[in-house]
Amino acid sequence: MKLMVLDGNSILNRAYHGVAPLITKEGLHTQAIFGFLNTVLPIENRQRPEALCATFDVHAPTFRHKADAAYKANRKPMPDDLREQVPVLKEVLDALNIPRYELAGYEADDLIGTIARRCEASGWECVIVTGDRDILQLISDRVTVLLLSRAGPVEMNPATFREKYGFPPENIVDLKALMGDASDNIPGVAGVGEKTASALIQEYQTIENLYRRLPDIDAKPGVIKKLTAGADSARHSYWLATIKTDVPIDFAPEANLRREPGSSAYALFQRLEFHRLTERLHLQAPPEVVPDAEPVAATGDVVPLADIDAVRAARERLRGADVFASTDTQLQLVVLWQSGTAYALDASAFRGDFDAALRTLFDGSLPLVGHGVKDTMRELSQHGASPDGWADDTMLMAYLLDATAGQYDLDRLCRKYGGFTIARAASGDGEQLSLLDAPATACYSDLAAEAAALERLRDILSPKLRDWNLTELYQSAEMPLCRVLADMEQAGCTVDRDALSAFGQLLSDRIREQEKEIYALAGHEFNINSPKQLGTVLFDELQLPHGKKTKTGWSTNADVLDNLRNESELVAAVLDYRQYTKLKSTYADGLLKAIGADGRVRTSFQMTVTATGRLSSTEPNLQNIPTRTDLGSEIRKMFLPSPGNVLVDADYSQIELRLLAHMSGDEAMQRAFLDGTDIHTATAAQVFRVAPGDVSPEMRRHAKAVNFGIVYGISAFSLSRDIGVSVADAKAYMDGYFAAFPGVRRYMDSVVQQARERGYVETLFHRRRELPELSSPQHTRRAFGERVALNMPVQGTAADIMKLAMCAVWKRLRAACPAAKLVLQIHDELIVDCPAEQAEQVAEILREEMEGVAALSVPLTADAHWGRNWLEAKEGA
DNA sequence: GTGGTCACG
DNA sequence: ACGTACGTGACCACT
Repeated sequence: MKLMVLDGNSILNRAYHGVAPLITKEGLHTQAIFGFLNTVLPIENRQRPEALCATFDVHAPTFRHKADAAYKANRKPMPDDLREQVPVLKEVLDALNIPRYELAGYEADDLIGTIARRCEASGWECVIVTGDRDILQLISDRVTVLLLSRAGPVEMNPATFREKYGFPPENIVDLKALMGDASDNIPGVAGVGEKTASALIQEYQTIENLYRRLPDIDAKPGVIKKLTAGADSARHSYWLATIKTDVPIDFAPEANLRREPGSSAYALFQRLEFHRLTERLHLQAPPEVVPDAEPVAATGDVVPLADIDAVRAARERLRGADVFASTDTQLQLVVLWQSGTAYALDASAFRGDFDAALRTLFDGSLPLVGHGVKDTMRELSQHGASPDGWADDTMLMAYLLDATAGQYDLDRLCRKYGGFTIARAASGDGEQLSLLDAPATACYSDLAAEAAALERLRDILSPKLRDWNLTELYQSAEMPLCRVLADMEQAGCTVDRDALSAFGQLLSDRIREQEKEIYALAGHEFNINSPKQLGTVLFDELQLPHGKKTKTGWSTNADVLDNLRNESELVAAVLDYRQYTKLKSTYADGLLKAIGADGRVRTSFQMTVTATGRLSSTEPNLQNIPTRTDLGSEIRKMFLPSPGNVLVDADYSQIELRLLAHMSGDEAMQRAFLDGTDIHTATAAQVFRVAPGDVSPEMRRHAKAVNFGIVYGISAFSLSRDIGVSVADAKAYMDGYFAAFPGVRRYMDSVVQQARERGYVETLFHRRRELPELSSPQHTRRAFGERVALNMPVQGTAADIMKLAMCAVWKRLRAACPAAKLVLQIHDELIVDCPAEQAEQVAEILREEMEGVAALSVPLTADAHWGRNWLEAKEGA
């Protein structure tokens, strides 16, 4: 019987230095673990030991491995990216069912010595895998060492050892007692090196024998003198160099018999991205059984609603308690579920006016619970039914509980939060039954099962919201906002098709001109839109100096190109070309494609996308319509009110900085806002220590960049790059800023500290963002987490406030100006389409409601204007 | 599908 | 010694 023992730290250390750096997507360094397995597995495969185990030093503060020359010389501490792999390697060994031995106060050498002697005593063979030559002293008839070297593992047994060293293995201790070992603090005999020591041991075997015969030994007088002087040191060194074989561990070779990898191995290897090893070890994903993932099916009756009388009866029966609603996408099939009974309204089976049935069932009187309520509301409205009455939306609940989850489909949430699955008959196994084969009743039961799952999920999520103080935000902002957004999406915004088309033509002409010029300057045609080809032209052919690199080549972004503007006409032409093609493809062409038959563009507002609580806008994105250049602003002229109407535009003034002033409690910053001074000018006055009247435009510009930087979680490097000053100057600006606004610095420090302690940050309204990045081993990721910690509470609170304001505005307009319709939201800006004669009143409503939604320690102000298109409305006509 | 670029707040 | 501002979405090229 044979046991193989792995010298964990030694093998890991060799592997770390022998393999090119490897890092997983999530930022875990893995090369040492990868190298470890690639060292050990082939050996294990050749040796086929019956038993296998590994040893480790316990938390040595510095790496004290003796064999590696580099470490011997100067004992560097273990690099961070190696240190972090040690616990993961142990996880790997555990997953592979390879026992580990480690004991505080003992080096791995001593554990290995003990294990080797215990094997001998039990009649086992022992094979030690290590890169550490000190271990060679353990070699015996039953103990061999596989010594790792560059050329591969070399087997050392008594015969091979003697051949190489000329004395038996146990005398290696005597050798060391004479020559010493700097890396292990073994002094040896001063003045005796490897050569002399080796010759002496070959002749006299042991130091005891040597010293017994000392005066008469065959050596130079100088050596004898040194040996005499170093006798005590030699004996002490002997003791130091001797590996202990009596460490108090509980060890029996039989306890280490080879076992199959455990069930966790597959997932761990996937995480480490060891795909080939996964195959070589035949690791399998454990069967997809979540212990408590019992399927939820609807129990009870399915009542088909075949005519309008049945619908009326159902509505009355459902009154009073929550109704869980599950629908298909087009609202052609609706199932309402309540305490064991499912009512199914099916367009294809209904006798009579289906929309009338929908209007009857959805009359706004039932307390409804759904998943993705905003979309359902819009569909209901389109069918003429009432979008009112919705009390809960499990999708929004889940978003508030984990804004970075990314996916909020019902099945996933049931599994994640409830450990159950939805039992579907028709499509449960992903099998697509033909429409003809699938009986309508099967679909009913699927939707009924979804509705039943909805109830369970809601009852799980609801208390979680309460635990995290999110109920208020959920009920007063997120839920009511569904209704507001459904209306906005349905309303859409008119876009001037002809003007947009003409603008597209103009751009086409300009693009053609730019192309011609660029090709002429380059001397040949190429795809200007390809960063790769453009890079070749600019940096290879024209030999322009390149700036930043990207993963695939040299960057050609606007930042880089701007710095090269004066180097070549081609660069300026490319920048113009880029502007024109962007406007043409994304805005002119993109928007034209989105204009409906009625001349309106309808975006979708996503409520569960951003990590901060903002909305996002898709298909088309109406939250990034150009405004920063004159040419881009042309697009805004094409966003029009309905006939006879105007667009009223209201935006918050500096909401994020006002929130920073409020949340940080910084008195100087609050005073600036209370005085009503321009905040960037006030900041410049403070930072540059001049009177507000003496602030130059450049000072204001720089101060503005500092203000933005502060909100984003600034670094001097990025600030300097943004405003084009030296890092030292940027640093000075920041120091000036923090000196002027000490409360801001205190706030920033405390936010980050609290985030580290709690693992999340939150807004004034308790919207939360989890921050696992803060405990990342990667500095870059951690720094990112810190910036997020600084930014999210501010950006997120602004988002909360805007959502509350939208609900308030919507309600107020509905009562006071029902002809006025909210049409767009762009984070800190709202746009209303209303009759021209109501413009002033609507502007006032917007301003009041937006300003009145939160009481801060500084004024929250909004400005409103109106005009005959978006551009005019923004500035005031 | 990923990466580069650029439009917005 | 590191790498560099927060949050989005669309379009294009390229694998």
